[in-house]
Amino acid sequence: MSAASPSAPVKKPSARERLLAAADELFYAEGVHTVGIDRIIERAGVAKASLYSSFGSKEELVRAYLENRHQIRRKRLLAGLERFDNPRDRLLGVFDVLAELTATPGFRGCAFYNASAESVAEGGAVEQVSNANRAWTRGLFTELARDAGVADAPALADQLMILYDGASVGARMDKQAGAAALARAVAAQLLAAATR
Amino acid sequence: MSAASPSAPVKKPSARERLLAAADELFYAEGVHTVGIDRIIERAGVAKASLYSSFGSKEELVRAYLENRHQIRRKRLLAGLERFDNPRDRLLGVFDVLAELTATPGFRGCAFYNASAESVAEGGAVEQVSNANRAWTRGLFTELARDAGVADAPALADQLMILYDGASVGARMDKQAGAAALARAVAAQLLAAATR
DNA sequence: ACGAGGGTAGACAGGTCTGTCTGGTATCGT
DNA sequence: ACGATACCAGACAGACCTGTCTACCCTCGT
Repeated sequence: MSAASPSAPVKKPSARERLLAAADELFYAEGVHTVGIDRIIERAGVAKASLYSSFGSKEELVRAYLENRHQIRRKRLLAGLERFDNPRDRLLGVFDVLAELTATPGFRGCAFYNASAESVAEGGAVEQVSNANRAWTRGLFTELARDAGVADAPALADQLMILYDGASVGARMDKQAGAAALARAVAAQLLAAATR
Repeated sequence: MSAASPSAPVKKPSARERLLAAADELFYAEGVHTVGIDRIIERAGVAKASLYSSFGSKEELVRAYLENRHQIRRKRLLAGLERFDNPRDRLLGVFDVLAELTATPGFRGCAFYNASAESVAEGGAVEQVSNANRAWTRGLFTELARDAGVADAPALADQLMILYDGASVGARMDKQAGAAALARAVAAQLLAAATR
């Protein structure tokens, strides 16, 4: 055991990490606007001054929250796709991962869209990170489509984006997690048509 | 000029109507949470007391705003569908109307989803009206699918809901109105498969 | 041993929010 | 003519918001 730290990871996370964890839970569960600074520092067990020395402003905390979400989503998606061994299943696997996600107890829709719906600022932090996140997803779909032998991969990716977004909205609004499975079925149909 | 005209509709709209119009513009454009009571009464040219005697609370004003949106959407959709003379075009026409809507300058996504993303309350006014709106849309799709000779109309309606939601989100987030046309094309494909 | 850096606790300022209340004005039916 | 009704203008209370600032504490590395 190398474990320079005395065996157990009792090492308390830094203020920044606790802040980010608290922001993640509260912002996602209740909305960026509704949750105030005070609630976050209380849950994180951190002084207000620490928040402002770490992040500078609430907007920057929101940006960090969304960037963190983006990274987590990226890893989760890529990890979830590894279990599939052929291009077709990998492409459709994106919807399998989404199905798992929408079935999670705390699921409340797409964090980026939610934050965007609350945000006023054009070109602000929320919009920037949201755009990056969407571009990444579209890129993933394009790549997977190409691997699956689709001729016009970007075109299929656009269609899949619609299905992905729609399933996410449906799962949130109708509180019925079947939307992702449904979207997967439609995606399979589109994929078959695009490789015919 | 004096125009004591009883016929001309120069009649100033009631405080309630002006309030509702102002709420509609501001709530939709900037979000339910962001826009305060003061902004609304200022735009409506109405006293604060009138707002509270008409609606009772902000939440009830929000409910009225969403109910109004629902009625307008209903009428617009039904009117837009009248120009088509066969069941298939009528079904796909829903996406044509959506395309027009997403191309409108002030388009900012689905008012119900946006309000829902901001709302904290479970079972509150927002959720109630949103559910009613979605149920109506799903019912419309089901009816149109049945008219078009689809065997399992509810199943197709669920798929179309995903496409509709996805196109709406896509148009908002990517600021590219092509999503609705894309969704229409996919819908046509699904319809063909469902009536084959 | 000691200073620096990171952290805590909480008061405070200045603003905005919802909702209430008072008091004055105009319009309308009878 | 007159009373009811609808409406306007704005002060006010009480809560909550972001962001700043002071003052203290603890823990390392050297």
